[in-house]
Amino acid sequence: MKKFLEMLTEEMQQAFTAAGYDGNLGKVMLSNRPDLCEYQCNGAMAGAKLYKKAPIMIANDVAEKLADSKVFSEVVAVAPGFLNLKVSEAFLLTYLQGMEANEKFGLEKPEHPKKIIIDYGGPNVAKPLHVGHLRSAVIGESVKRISRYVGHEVIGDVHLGDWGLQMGLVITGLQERQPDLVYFDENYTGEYPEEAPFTISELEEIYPAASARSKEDPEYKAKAMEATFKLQSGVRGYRALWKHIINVSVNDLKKNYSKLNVEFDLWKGESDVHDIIPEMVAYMKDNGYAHLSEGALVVDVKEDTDTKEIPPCMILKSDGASLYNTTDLATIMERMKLYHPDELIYVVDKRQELYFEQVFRCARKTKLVEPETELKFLGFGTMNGKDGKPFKTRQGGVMRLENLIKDTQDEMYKKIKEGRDMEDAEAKKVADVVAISALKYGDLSNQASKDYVFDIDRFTSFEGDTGPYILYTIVRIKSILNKYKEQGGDLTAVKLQQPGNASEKELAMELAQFNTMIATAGEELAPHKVCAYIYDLANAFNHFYHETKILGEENEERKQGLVALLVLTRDILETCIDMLGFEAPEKM
RNA sequence: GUGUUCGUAGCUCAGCUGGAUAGAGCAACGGCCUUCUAAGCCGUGGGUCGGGGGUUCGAAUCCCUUCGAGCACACCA
Repeated sequence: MKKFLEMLTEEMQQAFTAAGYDGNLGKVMLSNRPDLCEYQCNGAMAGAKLYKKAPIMIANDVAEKLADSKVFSEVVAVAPGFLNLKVSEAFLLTYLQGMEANEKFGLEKPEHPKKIIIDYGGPNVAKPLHVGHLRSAVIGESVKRISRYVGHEVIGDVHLGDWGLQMGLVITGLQERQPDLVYFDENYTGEYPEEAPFTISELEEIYPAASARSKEDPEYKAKAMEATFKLQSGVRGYRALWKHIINVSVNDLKKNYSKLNVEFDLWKGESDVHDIIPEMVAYMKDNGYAHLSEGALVVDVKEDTDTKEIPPCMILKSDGASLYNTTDLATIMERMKLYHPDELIYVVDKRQELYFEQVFRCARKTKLVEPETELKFLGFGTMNGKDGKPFKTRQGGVMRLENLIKDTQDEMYKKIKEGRDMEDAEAKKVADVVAISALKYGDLSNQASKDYVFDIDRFTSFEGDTGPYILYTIVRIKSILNKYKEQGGDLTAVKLQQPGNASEKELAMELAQFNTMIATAGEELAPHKVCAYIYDLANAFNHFYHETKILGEENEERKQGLVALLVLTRDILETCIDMLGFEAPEKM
């Protein structure tokens, strides 16, 4: 099914052609003067110069051709040359019926569905998630869901930081606390226990302590480096311990991500590519891509068109050790080999943009990817506190993600208890669901690339452009539909009718926008466009709701038409919030 | 220093591939519940779109310049 605006545009283009003008001038868009018209076309003004003719004359010619249009019920040419349009209600009804009848509301499948790997998350093993991980998870998850909905095959990878010195530090810290563990006994040849000798909270204590100490105590640091080396060279006990660390961490990470409805298809990490690094480095050397510069192995990635100095991409440090670039490039190599993706998307802090530019260029130059493979950097801004500076706890430390979620849930619980008579257990359950919407909507409704201010009071408000307001609207619709069923109505039997009043038509037109919106959001990787849309849609619904009696409507056919409109509105709203990664309760 | 992003109402943000009178929300003020969830709806006030120049019939949007803020600039990730 074509998009609504496309159909309007086609009708307009035919009129331009019929009137003897270039059809391409007939682009129809939403009106920016809703008091004057529903849609508009400004092509006559663009054509004025081309045809050396007053724009109003062109507009008049075109309007004439649309006098008996089945698509537009009103076409008015206005000075200096606007074409003000109203859509025919019969046509609108036909379109909505098409949406209702088709899968995904008639959204067309992409011509060339892509296989996309999206890299978001990036947590480190043995370290708790903190607020810095929120945006990557929330935005990445939404982009993944939107791209899937649009019709692409999408693989989400958490890409763990599970290798390197940090692991050596944990192991050293652990050895200090429990020196008698079998893992440290080099003569031990038996099976290692299945149970990890530590809990997640111990792990979270060990790492920062060890990390701090290594900065002051060179001897300690040397020990950690040795442990890192032993781990990387495959010492049995160290490997077994490392596996425990990963398992304990990953279980905890999964628990926390699932609170945010964030799921990954792959739990790969830096360690997965460790073994292929030598091969990759050799490849880069043998093909003449890499050369030595100040002792380090680098690949030049400068281009003539650059407006600034772009440093070479470093593959190996001057001491021969690998670094972040190395694993990222090796990961690209591995992903190409295992999955052959058409596109790789990195959802990362925008401060890493230059770095990724280097990596992408290097991957292209060294032909790790095919020329047509798309490499996209989706950089996000910082979450700030009300003071406009990066968000901190009251004590000035980094806030754990867990606590941020907990605080939001507590706040929401308080609000629900204030405003509603609900039992504690149910209020708690509802609060948890609504809090996630508050948190995610608050984040996603901003453009990803911009910094934003985290304001718990604003985000958890039921008023205005917030997650809870959206959910409230959905719950309201559900409530009416439930009542309709209680009264013996059958939701599967209702049929849409032509809109009977202005607010109903506006709601219908908003619904018709769905396909255009979702296609744009998908192309631009822009969840905030989904937010803006459902906010408009929720407003259109609430306006309609106040003007229209639904269950009290006496004409049975019309009543069913209204119910059918509600069903479609609910379905589209729920589809959208699912793409944003949250859900609506039954009551609130 | 170089590059880059940004500057829109008191606050938080949309709008930016050029179109008519620049939009929301919050906050302020005023209305609307014996009727489907009033956590809602309707209305009022609030703006040199940082400043200046240019392109254009037409600029918040494109170009230049200037002021201000953030960020990044090879052996960290």
